[in-house]
Amino acid sequence: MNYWLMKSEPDCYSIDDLAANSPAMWEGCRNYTVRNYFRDTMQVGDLAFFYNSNCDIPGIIGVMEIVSEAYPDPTQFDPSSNYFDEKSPKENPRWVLRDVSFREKFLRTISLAELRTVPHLADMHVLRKGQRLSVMPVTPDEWEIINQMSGIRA
DNA sequence: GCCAACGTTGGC
DNA sequence: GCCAACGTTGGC
Repeated sequence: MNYWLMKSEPDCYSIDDLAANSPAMWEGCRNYTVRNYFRDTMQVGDLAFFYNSNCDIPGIIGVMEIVSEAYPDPTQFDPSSNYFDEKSPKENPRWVLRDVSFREKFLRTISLAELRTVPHLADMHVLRKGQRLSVMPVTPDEWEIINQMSGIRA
């Protein structure tokens, strides 16, 4: 099984939205590396951190589970969607997604700034300069450390 | 709002 | 296949 970190802008889609309506489609990823993770690497039962990006306190806010295989993202065919991709062939869809289910919301955000203070997390993808992927792998060690941090209540 | 980083596009 | 231009991400 694998661990992941998946970003969302909470103003657009928050972990409370997921908790209120779960499982849900993790739609709108339009990056080939992410597409390949969804299609090839993820497995049903994998766990993922829910990461808040582009907000007051960027960081990890909870946990969700991957609960479906990859299948075509319907928004790529919807002209009214922000994620519409007119170049995606219907017979060979360019973009796929996974269904995710809410698992846990942390009592506080484990902020990016806090993650940077942990020596054992120095190699985390999300901490690398210039990284912009919205879905990225997390190692089992990193997963364990962050879960322990989430249990240290502020 | 700025801007560094980097993925994507498209002309050649 | 190269690479310049462009667009997007996302922290700050």
